[in-house]
Amino acid sequence: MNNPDSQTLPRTGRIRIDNQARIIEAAEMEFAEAGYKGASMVSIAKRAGLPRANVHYYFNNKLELYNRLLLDILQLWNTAFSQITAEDDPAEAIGAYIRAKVMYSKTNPRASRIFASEIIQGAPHLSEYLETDFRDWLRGKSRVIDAWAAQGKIDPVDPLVLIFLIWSATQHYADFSVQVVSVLGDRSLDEVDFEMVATNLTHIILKGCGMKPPTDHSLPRLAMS
Amino acid sequence: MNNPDSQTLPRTGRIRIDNQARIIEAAEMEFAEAGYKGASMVSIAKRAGLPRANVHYYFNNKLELYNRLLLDILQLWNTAFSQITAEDDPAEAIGAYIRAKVMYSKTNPRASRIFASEIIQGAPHLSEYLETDFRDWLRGKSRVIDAWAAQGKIDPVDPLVLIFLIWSATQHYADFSVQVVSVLGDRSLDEVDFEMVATNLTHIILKGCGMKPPTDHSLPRLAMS
DNA sequence: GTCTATAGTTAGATAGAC
DNA sequence: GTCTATCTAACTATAGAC
Repeated sequence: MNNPDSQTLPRTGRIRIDNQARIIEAAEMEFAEAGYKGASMVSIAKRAGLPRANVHYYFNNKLELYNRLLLDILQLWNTAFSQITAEDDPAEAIGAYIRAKVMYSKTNPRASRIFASEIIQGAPHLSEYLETDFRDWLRGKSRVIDAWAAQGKIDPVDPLVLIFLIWSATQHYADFSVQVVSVLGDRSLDEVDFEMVATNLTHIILKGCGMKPPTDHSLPRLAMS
Repeated sequence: MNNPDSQTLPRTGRIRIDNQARIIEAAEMEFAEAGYKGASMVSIAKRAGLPRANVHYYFNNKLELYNRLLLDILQLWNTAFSQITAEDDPAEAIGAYIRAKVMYSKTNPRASRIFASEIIQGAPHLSEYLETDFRDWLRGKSRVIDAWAAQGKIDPVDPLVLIFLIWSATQHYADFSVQVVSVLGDRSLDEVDFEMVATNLTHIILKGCGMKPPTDHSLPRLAMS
C-alpha cells in the first residue's frame, strides 16, 4: 500500500485535499446565503455530499471552518489588487482599480457576500483585522490620494469617501446581484455587463474627481429585457 | 373598568401597541445583527424584556414578525424619498436625493442592514416585491435620467449604474459602519460626518455626470483620530 | 393579556465500529 | 479515513394555568 506507483498523487493527503476543497466550497455557499449564525453544518455537509461527521473530521467546528474561509478571502483580497503609489498617474491607477474590483465581484461574488455579511453583522470575527492591517492599508491609500490632490492632479475630495465609494459601487454587483438581476428581467449578468459597469463607473468617478475619463461620450449601457 | 377617564389612552390596545413596538424594535436589532435564519425568537424576547411566549402572542411566528419588519422598511423607503421627474433640475434633484439617502443611513441604519442582509442572502422573502414595485420604480427613474441625458443636461451615463452607485455609496455608511468607524479610530459617526459624506458624494457624482457640483473646492473631510 | 411548562424539532459535536 | 449512532444544547412553537 505504500507503493508510490499506485497513485499519481501522494496517497496521504489526496483525499484530504479533495474533501477539504469540497467542504470549503460548500461552506462558502452556505455562509454566503445564511451568514455565520444562520449557517448550519448539516447543510454544509449536504452541499458537499459528505456525512456530517466528515466535516467535523476535517474542520473541528463551525467557527474554525468559518475563520478559515475569512482568512482565504482576506488573502485573496490582499493579492488581487495592485499596489497604488503617489507616483502613479491617478486616472490610470484608479481606473485600473475600479475595473479590478468590478471583475472581482464577477469572479468571487460569494467571497464578497460573506465579507459583507460579516461586516453588516458587526464584524465580530474580524475586529482585530479591522483595527490593524485594514486600518493601516486604508490610511496609507488615503495619503496617496491626498498627495495627488496636493499636486493638483485630482480634486481635494475626502480620500476615505472616495475609497468607500469605489468599494461600495463595485461590490454592489456581487452583494446585491439579486436586485440588479431582477430589474434586468431575470437574466443574469454576463462578461459584457461587467465591462459596461466598469466603464460607466470609471467615467463617473474619474470625472467626478476632476480627472479626464477614458471615454467622454457613447457610454455603453445595461440591456433590460 | 370601562370608565374612559381611567386612562389617557384607550385601554384596549394600549399595552398591545406598547409591547408590539418593543418587540419590533428588539426584532430590528436581532435581525440586523444575525440575518433571518440566524435570528432567534428567544433573543428577541430577551431584548424586548418579555417572556418568549408573549412574542408569540403578538406575532404568531418568526416569519410573520420578519415580514412585518420588511413591510415597515419598504413603506418607510417609499415615503422617505421625494418623487423625481424629468422636469426637475437634475443637479438639484440628484443632490437632494443623495443627501436624503445619506441621512436615511444615519437615521435608520438597522433598517438598511436588514434590507441588505435580505438581498445578500438571495432575497427569498422579497422576490415578489423585486419583480413588481421595485422594478417599476427603478425603470421609471431610469427613464427620467435618460430624458435628462437626451436634453443634454447630464452625460449619457447608464441610468441603472448611476442609481446603484448612489444607493451603494450612501447605504455603505449604514451597512458597513463598523468598517468606517474602525478606520476613524473607533469614534462613531456624528451629524457632521454624515454632512461631510453627503457633500463629498454629491460633488463626485454630480460632476462625474457632467453637472455643476454645489462646491468645487474646499471640500470638508472626515477626521481620523 | 401574562407567563410557566413543555412538546417537538433541529442544531453542533463526539464516540466508536468499520 | 469513513460513517452510524447518539449525546447535549438550543430553538420554535403551543398548551393551559393564572
